[in-house]
Formats: sequence, structure tokens, C-alpha cells
Amino acid sequence: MAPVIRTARERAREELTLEIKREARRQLADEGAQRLSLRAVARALGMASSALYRYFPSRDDLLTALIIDAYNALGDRVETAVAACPDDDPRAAWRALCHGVRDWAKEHPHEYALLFGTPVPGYAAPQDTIAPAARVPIALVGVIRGAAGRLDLSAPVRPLRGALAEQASVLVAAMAPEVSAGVFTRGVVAWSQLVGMVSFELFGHFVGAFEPADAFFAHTVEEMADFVGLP
Amino acid sequence: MAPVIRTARERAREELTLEIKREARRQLADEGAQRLSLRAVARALGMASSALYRYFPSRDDLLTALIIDAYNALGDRVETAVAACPDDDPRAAWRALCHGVRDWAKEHPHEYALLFGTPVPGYAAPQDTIAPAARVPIALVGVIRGAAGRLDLSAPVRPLRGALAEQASVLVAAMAPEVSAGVFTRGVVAWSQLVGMVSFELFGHFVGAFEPADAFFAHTVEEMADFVGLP
DNA sequence: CAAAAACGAGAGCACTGCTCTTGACAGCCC
DNA sequence: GGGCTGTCAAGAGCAGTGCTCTCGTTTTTG
Repeated sequence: MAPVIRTARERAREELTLEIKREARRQLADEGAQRLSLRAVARALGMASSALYRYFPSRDDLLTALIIDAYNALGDRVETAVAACPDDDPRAAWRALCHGVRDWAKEHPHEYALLFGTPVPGYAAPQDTIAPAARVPIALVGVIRGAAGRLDLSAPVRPLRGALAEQASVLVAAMAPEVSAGVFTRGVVAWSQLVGMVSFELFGHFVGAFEPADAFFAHTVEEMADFVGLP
Repeated sequence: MAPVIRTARERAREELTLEIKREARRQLADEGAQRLSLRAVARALGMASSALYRYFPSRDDLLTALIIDAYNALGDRVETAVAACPDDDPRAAWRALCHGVRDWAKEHPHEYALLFGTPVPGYAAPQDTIAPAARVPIALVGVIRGAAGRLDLSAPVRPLRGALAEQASVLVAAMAPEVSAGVFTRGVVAWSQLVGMVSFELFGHFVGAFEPADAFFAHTVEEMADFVGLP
């Protein structure tokens, strides 16, 4: 069905689509999503602004494409960082994951803000974004799964009750059958803590306190590793 | 010096300033900061858009005023919620604080996003904002201070090292001399966790997982109370 | 080869933040 | 009281935005 040999038009289209995203990403990195302008992108590419709408039906669609790319870039970074750690050292993998997120965020602050800051429009989170968005959380529970059986909880996990127990058991069955729902939930807590901490640093909520935040970050990564019971 | 009896002009100016903020806050709540338009505010107030610039030199200045008001609204909410708890029950105060933040955030999502989401322009955090912004964190360490001497740490705090030890000791000396730097740091961790968790919920990162997030939130509040050692 | 689909460019609409000028009014000193 | 001064609202206008529509042109398809 799908022709392996694409027509010249299809190749040109694909190439131009990539180039548009490339330029848009450049402007995003420079000025932030707020100031990303379709017309400026078109201008930089030497084409009419109206022609851009043949490739992205709206500004939000362009942004959505950039969001997906950013999620994948972050996912790549984190997954390779985790993969570089020895299998029997979950804490090293944990460190790699957390520092990978932070380092990527500091290298690409505006793209990080696009992912974890205020959702842009009436915040449509299209289906296409949820799989790339799940990569880092999946990697995180993967690290915990890798430590299953060796978890060392100095603070006992509070029992899950009611709706939470149901939600967690569904997720655990699908994602991490090796670990208890309580530990899994602690992983989610640690994930939201990680993003909250990185956001604080990037969005300037640490000014005058833990700035630079390197030491605080490294310390907290260890504390949260303890929290989820990583050996 | 400052005349107690203000001139008609001064009163009119003050009143109009309030009315502008009121209308802007209405539009902010409806549509978000992104779509807040000076011209629309002026239109709703039946005045020329140019006249607005006599009251706020730029759109960012209007937003800054709204940010300060929002920080104070959140601060009021949290402080009264904490004050309503018995002095000898730090955990109740902790719950009141955390749920106060979340409830306020869910009632005013766009204002919350303005405070803890992506910073708007080239992110100027003027001096006027830092005091209102500090109110909730100060209340949070206040709760911990109220439990000083009765803290119960099932998981031992990792020792602070290097730059972190210095930063923390300075902050502890100024804000919470009764508690150790380690526990204080855990309070900051909990604070960033709280904001991260609320942001996840509001910004739609929990869809398909812990949704509704009430049970997860309540559980995590208790876990974090344990984490900082609240009795 | 002809019909159909895709394409780029241009003009135009409604909107934005912001500036500048103009004319009117209120508060002050003499 | 009569000016002078500073404040004020309003209008026009600039440069920019997202987006739509139309119009020739080019490429693919039947």
C-alpha cells in the first residue's frame, strides 16, 4: 500500500515539515513558547506565512508537534542514562534518571516549561502525546521494578485505602506487578517531587534560598531513593 | 505627610485601579493569563485601551499585580486554615496547609498556574512578589517548628554536606532555629513535592492514572508528614 | 493527455500591546 | 478669583499576530 518509493512531493513535504519544526524549535529555545510566532518561522524559512498552514493547521498543532518531540528527547536522554547503569545497582539508575531529567531541563528550559509548565491553550493533551509523555515515568517504575525483592524501607509505607487502593492496584497490575502498590505509589510521589523540584529551580522559586540548587538536588535524590526503598 | 483626606483624584485613581484589577482577575479566571487582554479589560470597563496605561505601564505590570494578589489570596487561605488547628496538633496543621493549597488551586486554576506554572515574560520576579510568595513556605516551616522536639523520624535524615549544609544552616538560623537543618530541608522537599503534585493534577499529568486525585493526595499528605517527622 | 489534487504567494480580517498627540479637567500658588 | 501645572481619557496609528480565502502554478494521478 504505502509506496516505499515516495513521490518527490512527499519527500519535499516531509523535509519541509522537519525544517519548520527545526526552526520553530530554535525560536522556542530562544524566546519561549509564548513568543513563538508562525510568521517569524515562515520569515526565517523565506516562505509566506500562509504556506505554513499546509503543514500545520494551527499554531497549537505546531506546538503539539514540538511537545511530542520534546517528550521524546527527554525520554531518549533518560532511557540511555538509565541503560548505562549496571543492572544490579538500582540506586545508580535512580540517580541517572533524576539527574538526567534535571540536566535536560536546564539545557532546554523552554521545552521543559512546555512539557511541565502551564498548558498552552485550553490545554488539549492529544492522544499522540501520552505515549511519549509516559516514557520517563515508565523508566522510573522500571528502576523500582529492577529493585523488587531488595527494597529496604526504613519508614513503613502507609496502607492504601479506598479509591487509591483500587487505582494503584490497576496501575501496578499493568506496569509493575513485582512491587507492592504502596511502593509503586511512593514512586509516583517521588516523580511528582522530582518535577516539582526542577520546576522550582527553573522557574525561579529557589532564588535567595537553595541557589545554586545542585547540592540540594543531589541530596534530595538520595532522600527520595531512600523513600522508595532503593538499595 | 501622607494626607489622610485624599483628593477626589486620588480616590478615583485608587478605585479605578481596583476595578481594573477586578476585571482583569475575572478574565484571568475565565480564560487564563495567555488570553488576558488589556483591550478587553478596557472594553469591559467602557474606557479606551490607552487610558489603561495610566494605571499599569504594561501588560506585564498588570500581571505582576495579579500575581501579588494571588500570592496573598493563597497565603490568606493557608494561614487561616493553619490557624484554625489546635496548637498541639502539627499534623492537623500540616493537613490543613496541604489541602488548603490544593483546594485553592482547584478553585483558581489559572491563578495557580500564574504562580507556579511557566513564568510569563522573560520572567521578572520583582522584589514586590517575594514577600507574598514566601507566605506559604513560611507557614509550612512554621508547622514544623511547632512540632520541634516532638519530631518522630522513622527514616533517619541523611547528613547534609558541603554547599547544602551552608545554605541550609543560613536558612535555618533565619527561619527555624528550633529544628535541625536536615528536617528543615525535608520540609523544603515536601513543599516542592506538594506543588509538583498539585501541578500534575491541574495540568493534566494524572489523566488515566490517579484520577480523581483526592485519595492519592490525601495519602501523600500523610506520607510526607511522616517524611518530615510530624507527630 | 486531461482531470484532480497539492502547493506557494498575496491580500485581507480581526485582533493584540503600545505610543503619541490632543483637548479637557482638577488642584495648586499668587 | 485667575492663571499655571500636572493629570487624565480618548483617538489615531504603528507594528505585529493567527488565520482564511482566493488565485495562479505545479505535480501527481486516472
